[in-house]
Amino acid sequence: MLSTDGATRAVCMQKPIMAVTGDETVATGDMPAYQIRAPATALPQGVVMAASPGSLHGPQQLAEEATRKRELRLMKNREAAKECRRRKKEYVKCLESRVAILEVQNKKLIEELETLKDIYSPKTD
DNA sequence: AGCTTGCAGCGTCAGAGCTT
DNA sequence: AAGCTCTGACGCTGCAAGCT
Repeated sequence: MLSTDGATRAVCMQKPIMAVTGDETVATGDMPAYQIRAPATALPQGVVMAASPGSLHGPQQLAEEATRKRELRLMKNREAAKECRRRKKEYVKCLESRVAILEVQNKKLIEELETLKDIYSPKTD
């Protein structure tokens, strides 16, 4: 008899999706299924925190500060995009293997149905 | 060899949603 | 409200395969 294969229970990060932010865990209903927020990442190496606003003086420093902020944002976004793509690939792989498993299961069920039909259908001779 | 096409990966921007 | 994170969309680049 067919049993529910353990592997078919594998889900690709389906709901409830939990977003982990720092040490808190929050339910998020409308997040893409593959998205599990990682804990806040440390600053990439080589990134120096900007000076506090109080230490800024002329327009030169303000411009430098703006540039620094932009570069930091771009760098963080670059990393975030990489991580996002990695997760998405993982999610798609997971879905693909689930499809493969379900196709096999479906085929077995169809075969079983045919067998049962043969057994229980009234004979006409 | 040179050209074309399809694919994968990357960086950036914009916008939505979440956090502080 | 401001700042942050995540992700879809877009354009660019490099590579491999197929074609002429």
